[in-house]
Amino acid sequence: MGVTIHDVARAAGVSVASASRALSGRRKVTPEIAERVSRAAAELGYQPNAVAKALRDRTTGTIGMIVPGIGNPFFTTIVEAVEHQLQETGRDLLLCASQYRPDVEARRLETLLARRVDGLIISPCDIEASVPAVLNAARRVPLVQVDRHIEGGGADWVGVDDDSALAQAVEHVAAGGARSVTFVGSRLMNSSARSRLSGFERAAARAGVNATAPLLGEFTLEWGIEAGRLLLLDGATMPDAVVCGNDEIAVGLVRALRAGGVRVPDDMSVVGFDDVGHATMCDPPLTTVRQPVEEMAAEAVRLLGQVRVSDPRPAQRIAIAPRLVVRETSRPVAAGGANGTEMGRGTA
Amino acid sequence: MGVTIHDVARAAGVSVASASRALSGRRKVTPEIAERVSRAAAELGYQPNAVAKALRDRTTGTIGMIVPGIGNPFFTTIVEAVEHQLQETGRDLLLCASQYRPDVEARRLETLLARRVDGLIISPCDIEASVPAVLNAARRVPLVQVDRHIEGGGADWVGVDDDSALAQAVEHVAAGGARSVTFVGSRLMNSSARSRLSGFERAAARAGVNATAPLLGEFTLEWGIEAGRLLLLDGATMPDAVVCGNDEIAVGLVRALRAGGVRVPDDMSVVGFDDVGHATMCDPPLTTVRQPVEEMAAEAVRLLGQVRVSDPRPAQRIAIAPRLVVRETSRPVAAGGANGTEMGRGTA
DNA sequence: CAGAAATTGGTAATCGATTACCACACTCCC
DNA sequence: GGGAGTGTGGTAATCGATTACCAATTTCTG
Repeated sequence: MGVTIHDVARAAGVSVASASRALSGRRKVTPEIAERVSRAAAELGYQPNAVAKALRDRTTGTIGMIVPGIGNPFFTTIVEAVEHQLQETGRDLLLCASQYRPDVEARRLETLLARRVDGLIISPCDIEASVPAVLNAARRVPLVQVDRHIEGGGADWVGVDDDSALAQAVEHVAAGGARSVTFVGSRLMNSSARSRLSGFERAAARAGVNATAPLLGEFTLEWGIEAGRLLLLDGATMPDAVVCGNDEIAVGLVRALRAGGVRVPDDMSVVGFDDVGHATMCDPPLTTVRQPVEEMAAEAVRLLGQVRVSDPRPAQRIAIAPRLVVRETSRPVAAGGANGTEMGRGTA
Repeated sequence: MGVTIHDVARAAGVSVASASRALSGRRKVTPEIAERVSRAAAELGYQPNAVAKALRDRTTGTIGMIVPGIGNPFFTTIVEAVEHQLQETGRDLLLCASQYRPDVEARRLETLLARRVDGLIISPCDIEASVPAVLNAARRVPLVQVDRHIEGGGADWVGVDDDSALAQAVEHVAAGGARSVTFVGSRLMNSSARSRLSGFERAAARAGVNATAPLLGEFTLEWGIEAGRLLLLDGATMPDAVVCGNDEIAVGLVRALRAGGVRVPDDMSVVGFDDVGHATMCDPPLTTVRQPVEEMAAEAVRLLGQVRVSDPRPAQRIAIAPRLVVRETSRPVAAGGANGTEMGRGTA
């Protein structure tokens, strides 16, 4: 079916070596031969077989990527950004979803390694269960974690600076006058869930606000609605503000609160996390912390290029500071007075 | 770096042929040899090189997929569904985004062909400009179009039955009492935009409602907002209902209308299209036509398996009937009386 | 003009897994 | 016991592009 370089060489009346050299330009050939070869290649519609090239070069020009799920807009945004970065260097993306299951994740890692990808970008679904598969893969090929990571720091990581993120969110609602704040996030099975909660707790202490007991469930709209109902149940302990682990939770929470008669942001401020897609779709538009997705993707691809499996160096951890995007689900700073911020900072 | 089958054979004290046969089980070997080989493979951590296998077998076990953009939740939902289907048969997905540009699309097709994918699933970004690249690719490898397609029917296609979809949407709002209906969609550069508009016009005629001039822009939230403003501008000709080309447009439209004082659904019914993600996020939840995404993906993968490049057969076109999901942006049928529906049907 | 130096073309090995083909050993039956 | 038949192992070719190595030719220098 396919036209090979042998066909081109025969048509041009030269050897395969000359044909290869003429086409790749890696070594000089006489203009005469270059001309004949490129004409023959064009006429036959020759297209080099990337599989053969990969076998010979021991390089596929392909990067494998594994994310927990493509349904989650945050991950698709990262995938898109990574795809975009790889384009720049003419590489392709082999995409897999682990479906949030460590066993699926391990299997997908194996097939990507079998396909001899040149590198791996992964957001491990479980902070503990993903450890062996990820470390094993990292020993065989350059590997960078994005967003989520495994415990123990055995592999490079690029993500958002959760401490800075939560500090911005908490300081913002404190500046709007909030005295008590609740965190609504996910159960602590992945690194993001953990570091966002601890970032929240540190930020609350620093800002001098009262951090009420966190509500932990899933990173979903449904859990946001559920959490909203839980808050409504005992109105006595209702906080002045809620900071959420991601935007989907925040959107669900806002809807449940409004349905329950709580005015957002007048009665309660709500802050999300991610700022991909959902935030602007929401009504009112969501105040949220924007993940620096493009920067994370660029950094991950850059790191991949630096990793040398042969000489292990200390694992890098790159935390990029995010930016708070103030929209309409949080009380304006003016309302609570700039004084609140100063106080918050003062007690840190 | 890698352990080859030669290493395994040597360690087991047999020939590469025996090692290969023992591991693949394609031909009998004595239990003794089978045992020695599998033990050696396990000890060395042997993992077959998929690149070499692909070269020899002339089969990569990889399907290439090209969609206009991964940012659009509709496409990611399809990608996810296709990935899921391929899993079943142990194949992997090589994913590309054309960024809605025919030139990028053509380049990506070339690289996927060079990588010798076993098949292609594509949603061509432009009904005209995508034609040559798609037809050329279809000549070389099994190819199925999903959702969008090129004009002229030169390649298989799986998608939603836009006629049925628009009929359901129009009949629903007519049953709710609407007498005049407007279609807000995208400019006619892709097949979905075209067939949804024409489906709308046919359905309106059949239902006996007055189809006012359509508004055509982009498949985006922004265009939905813009279209809402346009409708508000001359309130005199305000329709009773609007049917949208996708959910993003619908969400934007609803927001603009409500901001302009129009009550949805009391003053105007709004129906979306797709029902992926956005619809339930919206407030109020969107009445919309649900794309049969899983079925489309399953059908596309099934078709891929049937295509034989060697003997061309007439291109298949599979249109799957969607289902209208009634939520809260459309007036309930009871309000307008079931009579409306009967009248609509009667005039068809 | 002889001989060294610089180009450039061709042959064949290489990457790793699979398998066609051959060879050998063993069983079975007349 | 010899010939047919069956089962199993090994050798080497194959997939297609690249390139190390060698050979041949041209160019340059004294």
